[in-house]
Amino acid sequence: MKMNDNRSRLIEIAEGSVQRSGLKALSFRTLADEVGIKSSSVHYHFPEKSDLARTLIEQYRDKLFVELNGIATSGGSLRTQFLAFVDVFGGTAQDNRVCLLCMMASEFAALNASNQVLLANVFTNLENWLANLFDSRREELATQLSSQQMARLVMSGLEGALLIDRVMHDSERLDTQKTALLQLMK
Amino acid sequence: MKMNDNRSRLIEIAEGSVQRSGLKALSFRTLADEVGIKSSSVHYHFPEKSDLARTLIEQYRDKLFVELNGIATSGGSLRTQFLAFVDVFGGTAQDNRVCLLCMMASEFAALNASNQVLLANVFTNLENWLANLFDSRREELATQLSSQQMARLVMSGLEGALLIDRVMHDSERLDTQKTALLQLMK
DNA sequence: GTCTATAGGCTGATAGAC
DNA sequence: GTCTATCAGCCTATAGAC
Repeated sequence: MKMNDNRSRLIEIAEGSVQRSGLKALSFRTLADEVGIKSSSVHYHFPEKSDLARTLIEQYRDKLFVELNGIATSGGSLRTQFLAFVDVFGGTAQDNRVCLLCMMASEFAALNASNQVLLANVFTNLENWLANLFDSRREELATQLSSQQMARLVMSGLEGALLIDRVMHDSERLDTQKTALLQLMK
Repeated sequence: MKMNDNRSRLIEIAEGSVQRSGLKALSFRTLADEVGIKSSSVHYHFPEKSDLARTLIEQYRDKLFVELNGIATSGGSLRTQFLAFVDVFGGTAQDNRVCLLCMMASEFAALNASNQVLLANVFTNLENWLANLFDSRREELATQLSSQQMARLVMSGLEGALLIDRVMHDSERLDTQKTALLQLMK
């Protein structure tokens, strides 16, 4: 398993670039330059830009769920697992990055049909993970909201918070979302 | 006052385009075509693209605050004014649009320094409007959160909800944010 | 897998006529 | 204010050599 081959490096660099500036702002040339190859070689790995987009979404999803499965397996209280979930998202949003899914969502109109469906499915998967967490520990919930409502509340709150916090050069909104949502848990 | 002059039409069409696809995806040529003039004429009104971006943010801000000032003036309960605030934001997000500020935030890295500051100031203004509302009716708040925390919670929750709801082709997250936030008010 | 070379199109921006 | 004409640069994508 070669972790440092060019394909992996392309994905890694493209991921950071999309999280900072979006897919539209990323060119095959710039991407190639940063890896030290030519743009035509990038097309060998990703024939069209939509192929790169699909790969980025899939890999981001897979990386997230590796961590989320770890959280679910190790158990812990609802509050503990919720905070771990928040850390997974906040962790991908350092250095002027926001969540890759959020950037893709903002460029939704430019995605082809299959990538639009893929992106929607990832959001569904994440909300389902959260809903399952809230369901399995309903006795630790201190709210009338359903597990699914809680899941949607968390996802939308986190994505919006990361987006605005980057503009404001602080983390006040992410901190506030954490505080507010914790008050819905025992 | 000419409401239909080309400058106004350019702004109106550009606003919708940015809310759907972002600033980067909007070209002077496409914009000119939709108004029925040439791209060089667009440059007469907005010498550089950053001038267009600044105008769009300022006009969007001004339109929002016309409505928000109306809400504040007519008074009403906290819940009433909060729901009116949500409607102002939700109202700008029909037909595959999201909030223009949210799109600008997602393209933050591509904005020049002064537009970055302008955008941050608009978010601050909106949070301050909300914080003032919560302050002036603190007795109707049913939470330990401060007025400023409530303001940040609302803004980030709404922006994230609109963004993800567009991907999911529903309005579940906006509805859930409304429901959840209302439970923090008497 | 990577390269050179290139096609064909779009982009922001400008000069100068009217 | 709008036009024609144009520029230099960037973009995605492909053909074909190695």
